[in-house]
Amino acid sequence: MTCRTILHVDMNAFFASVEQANNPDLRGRAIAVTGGHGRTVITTSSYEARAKGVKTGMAIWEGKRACPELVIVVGDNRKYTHTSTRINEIFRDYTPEVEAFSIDESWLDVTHSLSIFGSAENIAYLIKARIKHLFDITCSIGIAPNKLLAKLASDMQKPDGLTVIAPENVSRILEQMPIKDLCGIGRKMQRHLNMMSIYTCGELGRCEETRLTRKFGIIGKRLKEMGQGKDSSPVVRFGREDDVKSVGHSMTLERDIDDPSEIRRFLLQLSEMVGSRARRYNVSGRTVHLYVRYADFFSSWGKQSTLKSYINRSDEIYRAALAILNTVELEQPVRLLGISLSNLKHQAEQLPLFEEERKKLFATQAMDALNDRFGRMSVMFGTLLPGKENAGSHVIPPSWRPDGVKNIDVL
DNA sequence: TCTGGGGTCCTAGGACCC
DNA sequence: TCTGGGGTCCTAGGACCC
Repeated sequence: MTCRTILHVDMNAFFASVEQANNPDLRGRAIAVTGGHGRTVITTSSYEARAKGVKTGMAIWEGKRACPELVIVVGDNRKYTHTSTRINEIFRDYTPEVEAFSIDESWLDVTHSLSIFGSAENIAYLIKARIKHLFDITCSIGIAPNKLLAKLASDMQKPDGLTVIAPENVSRILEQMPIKDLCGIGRKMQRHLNMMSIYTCGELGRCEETRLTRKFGIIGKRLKEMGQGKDSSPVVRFGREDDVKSVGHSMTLERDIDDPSEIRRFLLQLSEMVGSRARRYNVSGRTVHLYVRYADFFSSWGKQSTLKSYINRSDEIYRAALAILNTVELEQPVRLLGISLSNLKHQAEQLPLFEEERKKLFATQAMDALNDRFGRMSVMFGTLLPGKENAGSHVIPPSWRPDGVKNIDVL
């Protein structure tokens, strides 16, 4: 592959920055953005809060313990998705090759834009200036010959950073870089590598490939390349992503429950969330996965079942999930329930052969149409009607994308 | 006094078929 | 009757990312 120039743009403390930009009272203060309901966690905190030890994933009380003056802000997902979409539109003024990694991170392949805009640094300055001007928030940008290094570079200066890793500097920069800084090496992998006396990228890149493949299998080759700063994966632009592999939702309940009828009602609600999203994107699946986490938080199980035919109607998903649940004796009250649909295929429009199936399809379409107009869960199966549904997801999923099937309706 | 929610990829082992 | 190898499909679970 010829030499590429890749930008990685990482919005700084994205949700918190958006909140501070929209509310002058919050500027300069330690704030934490959370989901709405009782058992929520901090999804993002401002740099002022981070300085006091507030971290993503903390419960609210933990955040307050670390930083008593912490201001809790319930996240407004519409604001973030809207801002993210507009920011990604800005990126596309500089190259069509834009890949959104998450709601607040994107890669840009600007290899073929350099002659127009002068240099990658220039593009980065333009992007930073426009985002600052339009949204009053900052970002850190990394420039490098590939995605792995661009992401590494954007992490090196925060907030409001601009870091260039030029090809000739790669080995010097990686020599002392801790392996955990590489995207793809998590806690467990770090521990395994440390046990092999590998601590830095330099050491990883020099390690015998056979030593790595013996221990990690097929990943071994990739690990050595990562240590050397090699990465040939392309920037995959909007609309050219691989088809989605699964569609799922889960929810931590307001309180632990063990009443079977209550559990069934939440399963029905989840089935509707999964089914409506699958239908909206015209996919159906053959495998239904049920996930249960017990009250003690640590014990959980997941079971899947593969059906003979592809489904995406909520009642079919519900029936499959219930069948799985019925094979299990619950050991504790339930804290979290999750359902996902996988083994997906994109569905051609096709009317079912039998009258009964056609009626169900039309009923589902009518219900989806009403819910699209009046908001999710306006219309539901009778079992859910007493209005006891959980608050549902108030936390924006990082899998959210500005376009396509992953544009989850989080509102 | 607790610990969210959305994904992807990989491996291992068993069933089954040729 | 016993032995086998390769391939596919399925389930379960773990690691990783944001």
